[in-house]
Amino acid sequence: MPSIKDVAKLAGVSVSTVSRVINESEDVDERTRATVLDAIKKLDYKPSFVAKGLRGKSGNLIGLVVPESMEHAFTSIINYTIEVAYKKGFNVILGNTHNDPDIEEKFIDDLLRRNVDGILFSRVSDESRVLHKIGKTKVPIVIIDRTLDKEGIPGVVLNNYKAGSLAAKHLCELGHNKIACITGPLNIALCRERLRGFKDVLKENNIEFNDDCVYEGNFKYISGIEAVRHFRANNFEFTAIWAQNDMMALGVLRELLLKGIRVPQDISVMGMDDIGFGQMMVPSLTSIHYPFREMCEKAIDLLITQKEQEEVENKMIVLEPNLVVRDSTGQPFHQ
Amino acid sequence: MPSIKDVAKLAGVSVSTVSRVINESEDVDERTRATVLDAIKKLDYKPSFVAKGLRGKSGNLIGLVVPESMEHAFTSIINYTIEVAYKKGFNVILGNTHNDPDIEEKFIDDLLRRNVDGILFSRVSDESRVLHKIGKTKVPIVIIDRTLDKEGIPGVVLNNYKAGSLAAKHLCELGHNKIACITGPLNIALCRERLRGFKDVLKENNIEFNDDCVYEGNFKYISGIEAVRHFRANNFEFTAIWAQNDMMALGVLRELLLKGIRVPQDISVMGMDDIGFGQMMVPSLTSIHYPFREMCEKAIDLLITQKEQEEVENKMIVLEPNLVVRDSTGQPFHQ
DNA sequence: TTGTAAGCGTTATCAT
DNA sequence: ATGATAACGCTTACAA
Repeated sequence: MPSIKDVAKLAGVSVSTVSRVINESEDVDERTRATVLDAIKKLDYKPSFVAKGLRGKSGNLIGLVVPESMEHAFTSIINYTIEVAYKKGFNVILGNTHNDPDIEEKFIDDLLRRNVDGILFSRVSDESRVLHKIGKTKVPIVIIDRTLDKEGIPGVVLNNYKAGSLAAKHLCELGHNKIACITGPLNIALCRERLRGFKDVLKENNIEFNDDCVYEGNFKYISGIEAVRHFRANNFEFTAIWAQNDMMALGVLRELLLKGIRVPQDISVMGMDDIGFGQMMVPSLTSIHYPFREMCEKAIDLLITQKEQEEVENKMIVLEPNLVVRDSTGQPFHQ
Repeated sequence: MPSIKDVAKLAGVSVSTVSRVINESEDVDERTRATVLDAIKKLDYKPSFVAKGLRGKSGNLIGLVVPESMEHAFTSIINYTIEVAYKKGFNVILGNTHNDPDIEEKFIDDLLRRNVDGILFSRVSDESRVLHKIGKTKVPIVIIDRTLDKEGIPGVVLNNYKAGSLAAKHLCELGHNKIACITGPLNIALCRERLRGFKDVLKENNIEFNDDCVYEGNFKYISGIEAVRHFRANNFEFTAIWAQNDMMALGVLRELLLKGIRVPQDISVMGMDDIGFGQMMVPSLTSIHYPFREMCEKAIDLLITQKEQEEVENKMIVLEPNLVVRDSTGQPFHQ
């Protein structure tokens, strides 16, 4: 790879002049600029991001930290992030913490050691202990998806309370009154929020909903299956069930179908996230749409803003979910 | 972030001594080493990857280039790559070329400008024109998944001919003789290979299989749906169908089920890749297992070997696929 | 308008 | 065993 020196030599100017041309400075003679550009083209010169990053300037690099990457929601976040980042001229270093706080900490260290321009951060759980570490540096951070209210850190999150409410509202409007729910891990704040929204609306509609109606899953497919078995083992009969993500809803769907239970005629099933696979099922899955793309766009914007304005007012952007009705929900049979 | 200078100052030694301690050089007094380690701990000092990278040494960074990232096969590759890379002490910059050769070229440039230790590369199609560019540098490259035989570049690929053969063999053994196939884009070599293997085995079994039995898809879900419609519009009746990836097979499955066609009683459906979702369908999807994790492990090993041994003999590792029988295939009804 | 030189955080060479 | 110093490729005062 040719360096700025090679260009300078070939163009017969100093390196600073080349630097000026690269950085589109005004103070450079048109003819020298032409000569330099010519040399750049001849050598196919591309400035080193490494040197740029070392000098203190931006290295056009951001880090994305996710707690797992096989879960489809995070797959979406990863994809949109690299797409949006690319358009804004940034490369992305991706790290999967596998829900392990130690890996999380080590990976954040890696990012800091790379002098990244910012970090998009989706924490493992409420117990994450890396924020203060980042706080001590100048590196901007934006929390995505998983947050804690009390921390004054910029972020982009979903209105999870609303998500729960929408789910409950939909099922109530269809006429269900025996309703089950599968949550994600309850040490993650957003799961508690979703459940709160869900409960509140059921209460408004005078529908009985106690702890027996709730199964705490882990956001994975298998949780959906286990939940159905759990409820059946406990003789809890329901006509509708909401899972706090689509993966678990898919598990529910399969388990019910294999048991010969019809969806939605016997039981209505709904999920949340609106991952692509939901539409591919038979029946297709009713869900709550999570605007992942918008989240990534806003998050990167927030990152750039922070970088530029030294100190940004602690902004928390809240996105709104919305209901997507498909084939897996319907009126209860006996009504 | 503290620098090596800060450590040197606090420990009362020179930067070179600190460097020696960091790099576990033998030639350093035990007491000074202790002092330095103490200072490092006090300051929570972590060496900058950027400076290391600049100096010419490895920056512990590799690039991963995929042609698309929503396709589940690449999701697997991404996940396994970052996982394996992490374990070996590397960070990964991820780029999605969106099947666009221009983006591909620009992204490779980005990686070279970052002085990466190596590039894992899955090309857009046979037309990719970036290999010579990388070839001119010292940066090791390993091709994954998509290759061209003629190029003497190290890589890890699947035995795609075998994959096609296995699929055909399975359907033949079940007794099918009216068989359809949905391929990926035929300007990608591996699709042609898969088709060749498929055809050869059918021929061995004296099963008629001409161009009317083939539909060229694009690896996406929608292709599966379109293929079914295409075959039905052309009055081509078949009792079994193989799609060259699971996503298209899922499309086939849904379209058939919605039309009231039973799987596998009326038509057997099989895919390839063995993505997780295949097991979640009702019926679960028979597929050809693609050892993605092994591919990523081998690829990273190959990258590291190249980096160390200056010039590696051009090695092409070929992985073997295997059949996974599930519920979506069975004997033809009229037999 | 252009060039010189210092500095970013390392490692490597050469002295001591 | 340790310390100065040059070098990696770039940006940026400061000088000319």
